[in-house]
Amino acid sequence: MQNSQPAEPPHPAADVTEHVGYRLKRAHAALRNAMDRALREHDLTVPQYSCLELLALQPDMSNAELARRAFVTRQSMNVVLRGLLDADLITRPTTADHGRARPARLTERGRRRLEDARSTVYAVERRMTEALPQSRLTALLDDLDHLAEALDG
Amino acid sequence: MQNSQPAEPPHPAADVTEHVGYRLKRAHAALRNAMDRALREHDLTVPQYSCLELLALQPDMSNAELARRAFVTRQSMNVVLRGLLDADLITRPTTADHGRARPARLTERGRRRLEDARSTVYAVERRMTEALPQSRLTALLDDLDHLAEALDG
DNA sequence: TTCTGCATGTCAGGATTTTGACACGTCGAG
DNA sequence: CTCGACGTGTCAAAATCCTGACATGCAGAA
Repeated sequence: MQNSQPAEPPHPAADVTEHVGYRLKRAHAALRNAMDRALREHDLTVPQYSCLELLALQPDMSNAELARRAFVTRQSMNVVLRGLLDADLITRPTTADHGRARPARLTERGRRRLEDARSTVYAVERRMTEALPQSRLTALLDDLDHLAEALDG
Repeated sequence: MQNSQPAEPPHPAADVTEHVGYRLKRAHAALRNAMDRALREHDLTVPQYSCLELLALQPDMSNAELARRAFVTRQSMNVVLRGLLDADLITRPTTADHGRARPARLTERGRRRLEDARSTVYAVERRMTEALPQSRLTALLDDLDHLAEALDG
């Protein structure tokens, strides 16, 4: 708006708040806060919930594998697993059968806890998705995926 | 892919990785990593760059105001400002004229540093936006905004 | 077989962020 | 005018996360 000589065509937006990064940050922060509040009553943190969700989807994943899929480091996921073990929500064998990786899986208690937490988390997600027409939602998922691939690759 | 009984209609996606939250997290993590790498050569962190960008857009903002717009706490923004002050990229009066808020503004050095950093950051953003058709980009910005509003409100 | 590369788990250290708390300055209702 | 609510800046402590580093176990090449 102020002083922008159009001598720089490579970028479309004149305002920072119009950038994809800013909007992405804003949406992510809002989601994080909402999920934190929703999960607090179930004594779960967001990384812990993500971990339970991943293990429900595919059991017997290693610490490193879980870390990659949750977009955190191995060290961070390690402390998450420690917390879940202390709360008796997952189990891990003390010895590795194959390599050095020890597979984790949900306990019955963990499965129940996940079920309880899902209801509130899904309510949050529904508040988001209801703000968009259904047709836009699938497009949004695709676009977000393309964005991430463009940066990771 | 594996075992998904469609016995749960309240939620559209059967797989966690299809949820909006997961995609949002993935895209945000990828962007964060890319920006970190890009800003490292300019001796700036992502919050520091965000702060410079915000001050360029509107000078004389207070610490609390900057924190809100950068989606962090006042305390976090306070240490960011401290770093920028030590690097002589911004200035702040030692006494507040009106309330207790002390306005921050860019120094000439800060303006130059921002200019330099922008080129690399914009390159990152261009890598993202080029992965999408132009028509989708504006829709994506709108959708992200609606998502955040739905959660904040 | 031996050894090099690679992935995993884990420890220690530091950097960053948040939570909780308190003091200060302004504004408006009573 | 007085006082209470509100916003702001700042301190201390805790939690969280990452960087760097090292040891272990497996697979493939020499």
